[in-house]
Amino acid sequence: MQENYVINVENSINSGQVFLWKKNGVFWYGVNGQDVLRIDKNGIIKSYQNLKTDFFRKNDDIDIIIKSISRDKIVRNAVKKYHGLRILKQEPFQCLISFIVSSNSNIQKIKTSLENISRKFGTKIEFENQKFFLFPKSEKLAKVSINEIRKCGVGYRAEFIKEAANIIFSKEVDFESLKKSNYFEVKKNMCSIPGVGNKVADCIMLFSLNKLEAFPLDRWMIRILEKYYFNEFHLETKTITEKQYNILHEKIVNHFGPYAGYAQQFLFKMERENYQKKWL
DNA sequence: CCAAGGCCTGAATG
DNA sequence: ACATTCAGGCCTT
Repeated sequence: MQENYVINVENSINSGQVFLWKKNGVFWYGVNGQDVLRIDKNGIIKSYQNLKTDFFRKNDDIDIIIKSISRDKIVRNAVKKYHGLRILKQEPFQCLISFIVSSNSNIQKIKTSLENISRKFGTKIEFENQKFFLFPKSEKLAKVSINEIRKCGVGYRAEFIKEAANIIFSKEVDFESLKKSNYFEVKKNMCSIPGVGNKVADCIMLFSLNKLEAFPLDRWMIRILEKYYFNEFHLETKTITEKQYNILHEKIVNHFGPYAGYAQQFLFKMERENYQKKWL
């Protein structure tokens, strides 16, 4: 019973959700918006800003969630093997920029780009005798030139980043109100931001806006579905159009239930580890 | 509505 | 060495 409340910090951080994290001794340190978190092996958090943050979503009833998503053998095995893997609750703006940067890229490069962005535009702080750069505020990224952003190695995504920052700073899209909105409403808003399509939107919604039915469908997840769920969701086409993405998402929620996003995280972790993909 | 092609960049592949 | 391909998509045509 109590077993389920264990958090596997290592697995949770190394599952493609966050990028600005590094391990130093027994602690993990990571930038989360205007805050830096220090985490021990039990998931106990110390915050630079002294903020209380439910980074590991301890408020979710993980017992119920695990039961809910365990609808087939594949998920049950992944849940067992990666016991303690959690969805992380990130600061939304950093999450947004992170996943705009992630598109058509890979973890190593995403990490480098985001580090560059933080170093160049973020505030330098010291926490436990270590130096960190906070993630820049939307206001800052909205004001700097596209060329300066481009120098961080983000390529054509530079203009998306600036425009996205603008939209957030102006509150044309407002994260706080979106946290209360339903999946489809949030999806519509997120996809209105340049550089944000269905997949990126689902990442932001799952990892920072509490939309646990969001199920990001990237190349890996498509492969996973083709490999293990051929009968449940037969995928015919190579390219996933908007319409097909939505149809597939509906089938997915029918199969995995309202916490489908958790199932996605376990499946993703499982398959990436099988292929020995590197994380942070 | 769908399919195809282009796009920054750097690590991996040939 | 050097050229191509490919990588956790999105946007335009």
